[in-house]
Amino acid sequence: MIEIKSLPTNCAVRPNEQICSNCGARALSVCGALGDADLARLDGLAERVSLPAGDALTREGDPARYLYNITSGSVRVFKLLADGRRQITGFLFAGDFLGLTAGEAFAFSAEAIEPVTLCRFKRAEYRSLVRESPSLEAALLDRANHELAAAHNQMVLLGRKTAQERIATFLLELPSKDPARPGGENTVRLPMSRSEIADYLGLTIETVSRVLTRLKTQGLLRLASLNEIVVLKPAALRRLAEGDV
Amino acid sequence: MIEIKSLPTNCAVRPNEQICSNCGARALSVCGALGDADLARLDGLAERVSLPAGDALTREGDPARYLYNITSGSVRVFKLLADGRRQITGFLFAGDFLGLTAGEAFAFSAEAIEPVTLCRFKRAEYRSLVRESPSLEAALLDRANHELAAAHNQMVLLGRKTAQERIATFLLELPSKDPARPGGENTVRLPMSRSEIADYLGLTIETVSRVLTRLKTQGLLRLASLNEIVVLKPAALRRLAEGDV
DNA sequence: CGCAGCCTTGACCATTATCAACGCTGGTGG
DNA sequence: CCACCAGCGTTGATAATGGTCAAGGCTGCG
Repeated sequence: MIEIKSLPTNCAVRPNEQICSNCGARALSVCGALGDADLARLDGLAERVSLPAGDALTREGDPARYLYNITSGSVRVFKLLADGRRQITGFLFAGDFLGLTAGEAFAFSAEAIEPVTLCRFKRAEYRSLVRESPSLEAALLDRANHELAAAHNQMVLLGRKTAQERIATFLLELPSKDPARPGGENTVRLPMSRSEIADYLGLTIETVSRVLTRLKTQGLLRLASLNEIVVLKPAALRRLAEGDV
Repeated sequence: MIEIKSLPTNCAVRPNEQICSNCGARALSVCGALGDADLARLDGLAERVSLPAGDALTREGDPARYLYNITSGSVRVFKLLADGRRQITGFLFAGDFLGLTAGEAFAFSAEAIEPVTLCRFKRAEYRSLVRESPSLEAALLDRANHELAAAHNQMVLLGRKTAQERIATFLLELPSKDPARPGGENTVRLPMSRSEIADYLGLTIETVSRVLTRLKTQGLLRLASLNEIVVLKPAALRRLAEGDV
């Protein structure tokens, strides 16, 4: 049974934002003006799943049988080199999709960071629905293009920014991706460990820790707890992030 | 007037590969099984343009009036930080598209590396054609997903690979993107300067130069000229690229 | 032939990684 | 209820990869 409702008040609220309580189709309803008929049909294919922290959604090289739509929690998406070096290519939160880019096999692994709830679609079924629904396809294209733009920004970060600029950028952008917001306007929730932040930013855990300490010492932020940071001077942090000297 | 023909013999030939001599619509005909009707209509919107080396196709922030389809030559796509640091997010060659990811404004700059010929489409016209042609839209989605996968690989390179691994990866992948092939199987054409290679790989020109010299000294490759490299030991290079210790 | 631009090579330096020790924190079991 | 332990995070000392600065060489063009 499909049911569209507003996001709970502790979530990011953006214009026209709706979430399907069953399959978390926020992404589609946002960017595609998806009709009720499409939403209902999509909903019919969905299968709800819960995963504990640490469990894998996909593994690099596995046949891509399912696509996923995250309903709650957070997920790390990454690729590994032969010797175990890891690059986290993105974090996913409620409303995000996983698997759209996959061909026959996944080119990446994905694991739950926190306990996660999601909707699972058989890839073949999903694809045939997409093929019949132009508005859905347009929405997916739009979404892919946004992800591509984000990927290009991440290349700038990884290729040309200093450690401090990477951390500043990360702290400023994370909240806009994660609809689960803690207390205040400038509070950043960090569901991921230091090691995951490091592997996302192309750094080591020690460097992440040191830079956070330095930013704290400079009065730009406060470490409310290990997993919660309060940005005290957003403007200054933004200047750091962009390398405005 | 539309005319579909095989790629010239000095180009990469892949299964089913065709190129529209007027608009270079290789990409679309390859991945989308685009019908003649769509191709013809696409062709009707195209406007041929030639650019000398160094000229800009787009600038970051400019309104996105046109989309481009490269017919010959090569293009650098990049983003800049405030202080001038540059990250090249990709090189484009014959058959590649530019501007699909753009919203109202370009989020990147693009400049000709060599003299370039291209087809230009008014973005609004192109979009309305896409909206009416499901097969075209599907082809674009497919293409966007491939680019996204490539972007993730580049994140691994930028975030976690050593200078030597980056160069090795670059030399192995470049020929598969560039249909203009020089002499032999293992010859890599480098239309771009050392500075552009550096900005693509997140390195400096000195490091690029030193690593190439080292690989030459180790007998893995030969610098036929400044812009042409012969890979002597592809297998060894591949091992380096993947960090197989 | 000479100049400009790019590339290479060398010497030195700095940022970040590595290695190591310590501390905090949350959970468990005595 | 407290103590201990495991795991993660922080801090410090040292090392190394790659960057910076500088000089010299090659190449193509006027």
